[in-house]
Order: sequence, then C-alpha cells, then structure tokens
Amino acid sequence: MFTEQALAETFAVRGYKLTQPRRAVLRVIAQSTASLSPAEIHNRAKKVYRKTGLVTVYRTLELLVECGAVRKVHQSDGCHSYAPASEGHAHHVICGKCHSVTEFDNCDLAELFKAVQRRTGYKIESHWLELFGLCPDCRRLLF
Amino acid sequence: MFTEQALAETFAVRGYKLTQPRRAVLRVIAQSTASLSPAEIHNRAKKVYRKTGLVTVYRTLELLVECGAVRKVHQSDGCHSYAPASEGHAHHVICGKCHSVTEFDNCDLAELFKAVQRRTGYKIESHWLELFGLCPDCRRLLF
DNA sequence: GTATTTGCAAAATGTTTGCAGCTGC
DNA sequence: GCAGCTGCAAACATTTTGCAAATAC
Repeated sequence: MFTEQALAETFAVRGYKLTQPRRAVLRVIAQSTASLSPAEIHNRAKKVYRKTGLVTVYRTLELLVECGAVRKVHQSDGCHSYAPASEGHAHHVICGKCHSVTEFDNCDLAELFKAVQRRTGYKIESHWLELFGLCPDCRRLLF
Repeated sequence: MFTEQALAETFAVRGYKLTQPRRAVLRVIAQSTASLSPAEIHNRAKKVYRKTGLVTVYRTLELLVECGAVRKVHQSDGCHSYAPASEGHAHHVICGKCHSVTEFDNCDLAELFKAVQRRTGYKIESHWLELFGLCPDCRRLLF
C-alpha cells in the first residue's frame, strides 16, 4: 500500500505533473482498501475534485499501473478493477461480498510449476492467481 | 475434452434443439485445442454453416459453459476466450505464442490456502489460477 | 403445430482516441 | 512560456436485447 504522499512522489520522480484530477485519483486509491472499478474511482474522485473526467481516471490508472503503485485486478466477469499495490510480485484475495482486496505474496508454486511442466511440456513463464472468499469483516457479519 | 458427438448428446439430454448453427459451433469447439475468442469461433463456424450469426455463437457458448462442456478463459487483457473443458475442477496453461490451451488438475494449493487464510483472515472459497508459458510446439520452433 | 431458436438491427457497456483549450512547473 | 495534461465528443470493440421470421422435433 502507498500513502497519498508516496503516490504523489512517485509521480513527481517520473516527471508527471501533479494536477488536480490526478491528485483526486491518488487520494481515492490511497484511501481505499477495496479494489475499485474505473467508474467507481471516477465517482469518488469527483467528490475530491469535481471536474475530474472519466478519461483522465483511465489515463491516471494506466500511469499508476506502470509505476507499480496500483494493480489491475481481473474480475471473473471480465471487468477490471484497480487495487493499491504492495511491493514485488503479489496476488490478491478478493472478498466476494464487499470486494475488499488483500494481497499476499510468497505464493509457493514452484513445486506445482515443476509438476505441470513435466506433465504438459509447457515452459511456464508466468502465472496469475486470485483467491476468492470472505474477508474477516464480512465473516463477522454472518453471525 | 468432448467429441462433437458427446457435445451433441449433452445438448439433446437437456432438451436443447440441435440446430445447424449450434452444430457448427459444437464442431469448431470440438476440433480446436486452443482457446478461441467468440469472434474467431464465429469465423470458423461460418465455414461449417454459412449463416451462423455471431449472436448465436454467444448464446451457444453460454449454454456450453452452463453444461460444463466449455470453459471461459480470462485473458490478461480482459477479453474472454473459450476452451473445451475436461471433467471437474481444472486450470489452464496458456501458450503465449499460439494461444493453445492445456488443462491440468490436481492443483495442490491446500497448503497455500491455509497459509493465506491464517495470514489474512479471509475464508478462501474458490480460486482461479492460470499459467502462461510456451507450449511444446512453440518451444520447438525457437530452435 | 408449436415452442424454441435464429439473425438482424439496435442498444448497452467498457475503453480508447483526436483535438482544442487549460494548467503546472 | 510551453510541454504536458484535461475534458469533451466521438470512435471503438465487445456483448446483450427486442422482435419478427425460420426451424427442429
């Protein structure tokens, strides 16, 4: 996760200008623990800076992904949402109820890869793993 | 994987009519080892039965997924493609070059789930794993 | 014969692009 | 001041829907 501050610096370092709409998107991302769709980010960003346009949201998200500050999360219906990133390679656990997203790393899949490689003949180059479940908060609400 | 025959029977059992466009889609699916986009399936199906419409391709694919005969594969760009399914729970290895798809099962992720559950508090209910790499044929072509 | 299925056209959805004007540095 | 950024509108790609005509059983 990155603070709004850290996100702003990441932008500055790369020579990207820190405009009002970008600031708005940065704040929305920094303040959310859930993954958000571009449309949802747009809605929230407009509350920070009214004139923020959806197009700019898309463009800013693209930059943030490029900086590694945000990750594109692939929803099972094919839509995308965006979640704050932590460092390095990581995967997501997504709550089926509230859509909150938590990352985890050290996915120990080396053994699995070897087995699959042996069985299928494919040379595995990358992988993509997402877990779905219920986050602690939503579990609590069930009782 | 299902033969065209088996796919046709699956349809019959459920009371779906075996029309010409559906037959065409069934044949295309049965004859392909790669995952195909709806548009690609449409192209190929038209060669089997010229009047096949794209809309019908979508509707037929939906039925096939419902029957469990075909799986929706999520590409990293957010588009979908469809691949013949094998029995039970399975994952895909997708070739980055020719897009051929091979399934593998017995993904031994139980340990991983436990670790993630312990660390994040999420109750893991399902998962989604795709591997990307080079299939044997494409590897051969590299030399 | 009839309920199901089809293809078309049109709408809906999500995302990208072209461009004239605005803004941060 | 000027490159970079913005918002609009319009283009685009993919998928869904409404409906009259066609088809399988």
